[in-house]
Amino acid sequence: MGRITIRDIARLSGVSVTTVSRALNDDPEIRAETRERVLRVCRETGYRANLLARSLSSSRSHVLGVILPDISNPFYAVLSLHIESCAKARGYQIMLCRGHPDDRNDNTEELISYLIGQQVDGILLPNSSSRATALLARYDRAIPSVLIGSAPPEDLGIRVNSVSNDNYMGAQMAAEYLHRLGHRDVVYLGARPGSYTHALRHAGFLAAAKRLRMRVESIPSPLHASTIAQGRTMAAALLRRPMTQTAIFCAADMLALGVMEAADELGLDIPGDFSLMGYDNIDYSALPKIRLTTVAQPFADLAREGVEMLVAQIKRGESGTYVRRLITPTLVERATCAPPPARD
Amino acid sequence: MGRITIRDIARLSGVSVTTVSRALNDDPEIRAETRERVLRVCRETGYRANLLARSLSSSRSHVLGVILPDISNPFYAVLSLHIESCAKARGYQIMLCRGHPDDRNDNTEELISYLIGQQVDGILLPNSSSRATALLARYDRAIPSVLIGSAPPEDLGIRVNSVSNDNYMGAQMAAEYLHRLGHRDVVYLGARPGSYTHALRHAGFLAAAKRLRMRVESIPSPLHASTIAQGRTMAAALLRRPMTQTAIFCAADMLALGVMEAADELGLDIPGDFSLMGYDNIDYSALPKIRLTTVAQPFADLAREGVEMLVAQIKRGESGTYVRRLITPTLVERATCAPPPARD
DNA sequence: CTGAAAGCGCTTACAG
DNA sequence: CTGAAAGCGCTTACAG
Repeated sequence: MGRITIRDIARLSGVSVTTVSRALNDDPEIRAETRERVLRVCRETGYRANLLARSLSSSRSHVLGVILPDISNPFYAVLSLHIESCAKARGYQIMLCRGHPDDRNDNTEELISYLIGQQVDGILLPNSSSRATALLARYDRAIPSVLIGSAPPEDLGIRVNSVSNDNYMGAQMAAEYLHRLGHRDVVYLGARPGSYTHALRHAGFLAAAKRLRMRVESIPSPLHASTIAQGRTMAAALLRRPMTQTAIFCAADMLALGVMEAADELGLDIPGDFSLMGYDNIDYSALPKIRLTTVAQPFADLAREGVEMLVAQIKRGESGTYVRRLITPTLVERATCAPPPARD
Repeated sequence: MGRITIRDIARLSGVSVTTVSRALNDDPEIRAETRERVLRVCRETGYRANLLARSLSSSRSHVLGVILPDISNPFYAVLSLHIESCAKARGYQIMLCRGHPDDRNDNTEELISYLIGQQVDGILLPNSSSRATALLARYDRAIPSVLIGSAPPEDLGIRVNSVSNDNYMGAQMAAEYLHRLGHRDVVYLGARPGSYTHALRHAGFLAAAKRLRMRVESIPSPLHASTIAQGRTMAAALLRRPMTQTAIFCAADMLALGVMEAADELGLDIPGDFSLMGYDNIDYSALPKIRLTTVAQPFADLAREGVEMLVAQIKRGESGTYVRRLITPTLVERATCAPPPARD
């Protein structure tokens, strides 16, 4: 191409490349007229700095890596767009990677390594698995990072920064809400193995239920991702036999949507035959007809705080201190919960 | 940090940096034993190449830029994840940017410029606006690019590569389908100004309707993005007055969801009171209770073909030829269409 | 098969 | 306020 470089600009405006660089970077140590002249030449020639070269020599790339664990959950897609917005506002660009959530070929480590090689200034990891969390702690010295949407239990002392909604509290709120409606016998559907988020939700729900003297049957998920199909399968098995419970709490909205599907197929009415509740408040849940009652994750807040935390860490350099930020969740009442049906 | 570099590896393994570079890049011009020795040292030291430096000197970054126009439409979120997968499979990484769809502060050009500065090897643009399309044509010499999900009308002779579903045909299929069900008087809701995609859909629908002697009232959208809220607003106005039509075709699924919401609020039944049809087949549309009949955009195909087209163009260098790939759409029958209600 | 040297396009002490 | 020079960490002809 013969792309135009800083050297060309220097020649054209009769100064050194050093001066051009200063003009381009708003360096105060330059005479205003000189700056103007240089910038005019840049404009006239359509000069565009090579950001790679800039990053290489300044050892700051102003790009943030994001590793998404799952393609099917809209949770992550939307979160990544929020992250992009916030990063942009702080002067950073996003490099988006997709990891495999499944156990065997987990490529998270490979991606972290790639991003470091790509010289990103920091990594944002929306992932609640204990393995991903441990990984981040292990790469802590190599690159600033923030876990987003999940926080490892405090007493584990894992050295990572995190911002998440308070899953323990949110699940308690859910149990209390169902209790208030009159439910005393409920099922907790789809706790995922190896996920801190799910462990906290489950524990919070059980603790509140115990305190309120509710009975809860827990049906864990065998998978490491929450999908509609999985919810449908689990619900089909559950609903086929006579159910003693009057409400189903799902560990994730996606599962609840699967439960809805199964209920539809069996001709069951929600909340007429049983109440249904989810967790996350993904976009789907607010849709007409769906109107799922759920506990909301504050996506925009998670993204914003995650980015801010990461940027602060980048600017400050190594520090050895970690922040674990918890955001209070909100219960979103919609149309899938009601008092339990009268039993005959 | 004192990050370890290729020079350290050279010293440690007793060869030159040239040789290390060869070992790292699978250059055949190196003795097998030498390569092994070097690679072993790399492994032992945990060496990780600086990809920025590599890109700078080889003038190939192996990253693709993607500029998303809209945050609220899940269409784009999902598409971007598909793009990421396909790119990865071809050895490319994604840099994700978000543009503003609104007219006044359109930042698409700024983002294209940024991405070029970032030395991406190519740009993927999921955007159907005529302005964005013209922009891509203008930057054609500066960077390989592909328009995705939209194709400018052929006779305009715009010099861009594109892969899209055949919007003209898809809309015809929709009109024919409604005709087959018995509808003769329908509304076309939400054609967007300045969008090639919408222009083609509208033209296709009208052409088929004319051929089939159907009456159609067109209610265009004033906005440049299709949102649920917008659909709801338009439908509320439409449904409040007695409607002569028996079906509503929406130019985008998001609008159809808004129509559903408005219908719900007014106590109208779909398809009992009127039939409803969308276009896109976003994830929302397949949900239980929603089950929107629509024309499907093949997201995975669009992403795959878009990436392949772009990579081919990158490998081949400048060529001056453009490809305009059209994918045949599919009609997805679900639960929102039925024969028109008997009139009294 | 291997290496010395130039170069990718910037930034950044350092000297003036 | 300005510039010459070294350097960021690689790749790539070119010579041997």
